[in-house]
Amino acid sequence: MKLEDAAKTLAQLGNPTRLEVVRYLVKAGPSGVPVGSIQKQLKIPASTLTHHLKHLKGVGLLMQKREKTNLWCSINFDRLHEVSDFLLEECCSFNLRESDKAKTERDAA
Amino acid sequence: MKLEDAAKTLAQLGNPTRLEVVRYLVKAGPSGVPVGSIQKQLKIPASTLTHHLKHLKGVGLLMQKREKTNLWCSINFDRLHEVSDFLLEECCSFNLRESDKAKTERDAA
DNA sequence: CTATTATTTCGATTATACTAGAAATATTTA
DNA sequence: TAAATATTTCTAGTATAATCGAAATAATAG
Repeated sequence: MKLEDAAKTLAQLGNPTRLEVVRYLVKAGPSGVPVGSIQKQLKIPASTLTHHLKHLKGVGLLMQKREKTNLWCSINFDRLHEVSDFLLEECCSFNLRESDKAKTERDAA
Repeated sequence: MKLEDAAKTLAQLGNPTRLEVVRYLVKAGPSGVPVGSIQKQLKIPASTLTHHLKHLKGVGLLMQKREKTNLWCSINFDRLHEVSDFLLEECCSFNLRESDKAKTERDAA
């Protein structure tokens, strides 16, 4: 993942409203949730939600598919992993937490 | 990690200049690098760099300690892990990538 | 075709962030 | 103390983003 893309994606995740939506969709799983359900559950005005969904889609974090009148939204988990991985790229032993160091030793054994 | 804090931290990581700094510091490891070295290596104007470092420090991603005239900067790796973890919180099997599913099966065995 | 439900577009307000030059401050060395 | 190096503060222009109500558009059901 290129730095520019990672930055753009992280910036989108950096808005509390959007992060809430993302968290909600992560919990919802791959089947996703209709726009309207997000709106009601998280109590986000419809126009505001559409605005944010467009942003999330723009960086590839959100997938949508229409079914009847509902637009189902789901997280692109691979994309989420990519950006999470970017943060810890170039990982060497020095940037492991204590808990992970223990794990690394187990793995090595 | 609370959503609000995660969002603030992600927002800081979402600026390309700051993300470049973070990446540079991750590579540098726990000993860190003086402000001036970052400035020269990444060719960021001093005042701009100070501005961004303040932001990174503000969300706990950056640690600094003075030594003679140099201010050494290093990444708070734990903090970085925290925010990276937040993104994949509430993880269930459905949000694993194929590569990780294989690993999970190994771990279970 | 009409009504109903779902979602988006428009438009306007308000706030916040990025950038960097110039000047100021701090710290060390001669 | 003076000079050199390192970093920060000040200031200001410019740009981008968040928010949401009202109206518009889509899609289906009756």
